[in-house]
Amino acid sequence: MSIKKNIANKLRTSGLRPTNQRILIAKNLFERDNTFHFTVETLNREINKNGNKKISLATIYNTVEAFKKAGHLKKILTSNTKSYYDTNIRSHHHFYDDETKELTDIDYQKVKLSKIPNPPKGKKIKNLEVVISLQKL
Amino acid sequence: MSIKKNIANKLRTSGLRPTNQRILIAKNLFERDNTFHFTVETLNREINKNGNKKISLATIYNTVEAFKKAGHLKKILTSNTKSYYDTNIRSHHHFYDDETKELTDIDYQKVKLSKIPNPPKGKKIKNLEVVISLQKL
DNA sequence: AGCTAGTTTATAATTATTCTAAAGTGAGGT
DNA sequence: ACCTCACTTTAGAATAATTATAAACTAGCT
Ligand SMILES: [Mn+2]
Ligand SMILES: [Mn+2]
Ligand SMILES: [Zn+2]
Ligand SMILES: [Zn+2]
Repeated sequence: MSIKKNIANKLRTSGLRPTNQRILIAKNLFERDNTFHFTVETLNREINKNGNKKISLATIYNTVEAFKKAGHLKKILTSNTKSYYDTNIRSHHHFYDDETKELTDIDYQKVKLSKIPNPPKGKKIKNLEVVISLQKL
Repeated sequence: MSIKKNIANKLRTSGLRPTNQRILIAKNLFERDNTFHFTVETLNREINKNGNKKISLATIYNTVEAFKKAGHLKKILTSNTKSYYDTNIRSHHHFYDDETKELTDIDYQKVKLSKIPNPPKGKKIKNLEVVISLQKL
């Protein structure tokens, strides 16, 4: 099965019509070797880089949100005022370099939590994230 | 020593002139029994609540930033696009309720990390935060 | 091919934050 | 107490990030 067909199916089974725009964005996001951490701004630059705009900014916003709702992207915690997303949707942890504003995944087995608190009553734990902020030595 | 004098000194020793505005904001932030988690919006509402505006929004922004730089406030990690601050400046962890957008402190001893990764070379760890997102049972 | 609900797009609107520059003020010197 | 001046406050403008609007487009069905 071709990559394009594959992506189209992934979209369809998520209730998303495989439009040209969504396929192009999905290719860019999900056909990578490594986890991709991005903002709408960086993704937009990436998608529309060879000078000529191909996909509108509004569609980038719409699509990222649609992919997130479908569970193909995760929103990441930062102390910034713009939203960061992650193609790695497993529960995992990050280094955050405040100078370069870059996020990097931490190998799952490199963090061990030996004790976590009980959630308040009426609530359950949806996700647990560790963010390690870095600074120059 | 009066509370006001006390606050004035705290500001002076941080290199901040104890202006009326800063003292009023500092009182509101630092004379609480419990940790206060807030955004500029909520703080502004709090400060200027009895109808008549007393302090301009720009000053709230300036002061929060000044207090953060002086180490009296901490910026908190969230997945929102507005900045959250914390009067608890010790390294500590949070529950985050995505429905109510509310943060609550987690008792320090309720989280135990038995293993944390080495920082990348040239960097050292500035801070480590655990955020536990909650959802309805 | 024709229909239609879902999608894209340019653009406007909204929200959060920062900037600007004029007016106001705390504090040290007289 | 009065002067002075650097620091601070303020209203409003500017910028940045995101969301809303509504007209044009299109995937997928008949
Ligand atoms: Mn954030
Ligand atoms: Mn913003
Ligand atoms: Zn990641
Ligand atoms: Zn806290």
